[in-house]
Amino acid sequence: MAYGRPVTSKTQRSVRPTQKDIAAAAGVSQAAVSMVLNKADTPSVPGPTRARILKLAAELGYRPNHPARSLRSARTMTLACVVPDITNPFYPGLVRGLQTTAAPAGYDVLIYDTDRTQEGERRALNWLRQGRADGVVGTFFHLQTADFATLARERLPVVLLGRQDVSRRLLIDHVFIDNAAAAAALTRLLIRRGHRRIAMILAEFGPGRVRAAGYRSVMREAGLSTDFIVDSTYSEEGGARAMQKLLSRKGPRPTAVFGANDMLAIGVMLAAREAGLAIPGDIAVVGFDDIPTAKLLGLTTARHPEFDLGALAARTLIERLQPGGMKSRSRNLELKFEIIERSSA
Amino acid sequence: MAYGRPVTSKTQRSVRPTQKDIAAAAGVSQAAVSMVLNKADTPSVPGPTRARILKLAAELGYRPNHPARSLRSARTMTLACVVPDITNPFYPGLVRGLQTTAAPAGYDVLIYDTDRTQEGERRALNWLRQGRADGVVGTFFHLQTADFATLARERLPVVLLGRQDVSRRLLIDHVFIDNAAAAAALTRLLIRRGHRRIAMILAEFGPGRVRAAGYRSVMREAGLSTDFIVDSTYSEEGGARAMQKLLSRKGPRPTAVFGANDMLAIGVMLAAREAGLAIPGDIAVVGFDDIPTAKLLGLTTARHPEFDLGALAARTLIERLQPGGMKSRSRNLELKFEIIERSSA
DNA sequence: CTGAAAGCGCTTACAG
DNA sequence: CTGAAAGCGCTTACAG
Repeated sequence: MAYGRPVTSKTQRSVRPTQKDIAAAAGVSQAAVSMVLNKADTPSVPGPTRARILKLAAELGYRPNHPARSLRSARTMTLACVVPDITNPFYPGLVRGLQTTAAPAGYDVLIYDTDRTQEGERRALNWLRQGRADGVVGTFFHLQTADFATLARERLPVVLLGRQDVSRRLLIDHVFIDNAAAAAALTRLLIRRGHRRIAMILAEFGPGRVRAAGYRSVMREAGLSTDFIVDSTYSEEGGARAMQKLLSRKGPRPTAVFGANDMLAIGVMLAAREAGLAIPGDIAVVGFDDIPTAKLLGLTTARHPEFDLGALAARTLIERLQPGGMKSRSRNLELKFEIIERSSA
Repeated sequence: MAYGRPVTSKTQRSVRPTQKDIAAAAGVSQAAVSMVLNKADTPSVPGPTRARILKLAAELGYRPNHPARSLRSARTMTLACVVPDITNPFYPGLVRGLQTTAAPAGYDVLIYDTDRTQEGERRALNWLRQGRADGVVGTFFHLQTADFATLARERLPVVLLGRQDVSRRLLIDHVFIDNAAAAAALTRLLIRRGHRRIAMILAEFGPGRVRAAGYRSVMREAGLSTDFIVDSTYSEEGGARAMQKLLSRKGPRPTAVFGANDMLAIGVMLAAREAGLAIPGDIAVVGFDDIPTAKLLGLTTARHPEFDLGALAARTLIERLQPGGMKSRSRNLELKFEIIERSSA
């Protein structure tokens, strides 16, 4: 079964069959093989020849070489998804939404994890400029919309998650929920339940900032003073640490804690439980996102529709990748959140 | 700042600078640019020229085109990770382990989700043959080691997770824990606690099979009869459904349930709770994997070291990708599990 | 209509 | 040593 491809002496070349192999076996040009394999209809290739090519391709187990195809066509048929931390269940859900929409359109999804660091986000940016993906949807804690100017100038469709872009100067779409409004609603819920000393746990960067704004405005409106514990990371451990710190403070203990995301809030619940506090009796807890674990633990939270967010982002990218898709102006697409009341508050 | 690249008329070419652009600006050949950009030392290029090239590359914001580089060098610097379901927290943990080891070696990790279906796994196989990755680590529920013969023949390093390969006929490495022994240990723990009617919930395919074997052997040894509920999927919903089915059966109810993984066991816990049963008072529950949620819910389970599994798989692949790395025989690498006793049993 | 040539952006083997 | 040519595997614009 040697189809004339010379065994290259030094370099260990792939043993995969190429169009050239099929062409040699079928006695046609390599270009003809490409045509037959890619087009549903090939008037230039006689029926029997077409059949022979397809048969040989199947027999040899031909698979197109992806890098070659990408180089030539300048399309990778891949969408990149940049996430801060894939072990936060919110992001696998987002990825699912992306994939579910991307797959039928022929796009694969590639995940890039920034580890929540600025350094990681900068690396992602450079990585995206290597032509590995046709578009990107990402959540960035440190980079601003303006940091994507180069990508936008290079005509790479970008969808940023989690925030609105008022300036709309760059051709970058945004998909988000109203984080401030959701945080305000959660804060109001706590106040309605009679809480007056409500602390908020968040990290310096990331989605906590805008959620903190919602909390702050409602607290002020109600004449209550805000209480931020900021030096945390968006993880269970971070939430538990912040809670321990809060509990060891002098003065009256807060009666409610707002975790800027569910991971933090779950850490808070664990630390509270370990300190022998009843939830919500001794201390109420609310979170943000509604990851699967929130339901299991009875955590009151705001439903952040990760699957729909992913699906909408994918649809947006795929539209941008259609001919002329980059001509319309940048879009701000808002999805609805929902307050989920459970037993923790 | 036009560096002589002709504006291609029809095709919308990328606006990213190429080595050709740098070469034109620096007055050297494109090959010289490649040398300077890739080698730490270039005796063939005079120092000042080298400096000029590097400066121009930085100024123009040059980033190598990944498809072009992959095509030419036949290396993608990417490892693929094939998972059944990224929303099962076990897999993000695995991915983290992979990335943590792969990144310092210069490899990216690409995730492919098979959705637990045979069809999805077959697609993954074809996808892997497109030269997108230099190696793959995967968990497959339907495909057998023999199904990877083509990949192995094409010299793509493969690490399969979750099972041993006794035949070792193909050059495919395996990384796993002793699933049967861990399941046996969990079953023994339940028997030691006085349980006699122990049911096991699992799905037809996937890791449940070999875990069921461990459960079966211990039950037989103890003179107890096995009780399998098999028509499930490895998800919370699947576990809850199976539990509802079990509870609606006639005859004496089991006093303990063994979920073939934590997702199933958590579903069982939820359904039990909803049916008003106390855990472990009315019914004991054990799982398998020790995902983060298991700790939160107090689920007794077997620790499946997903991070270490990923790290070891990555190390194995990277070794295989070294010169001569494909010469040694296939390996069976076993990691240790651990029984984690919590409140659910 | 039909087919073979050009060329995507790189790396590397190989002439001067 | 020094530099320009060949060529990776494809797609597509463009001659006959």
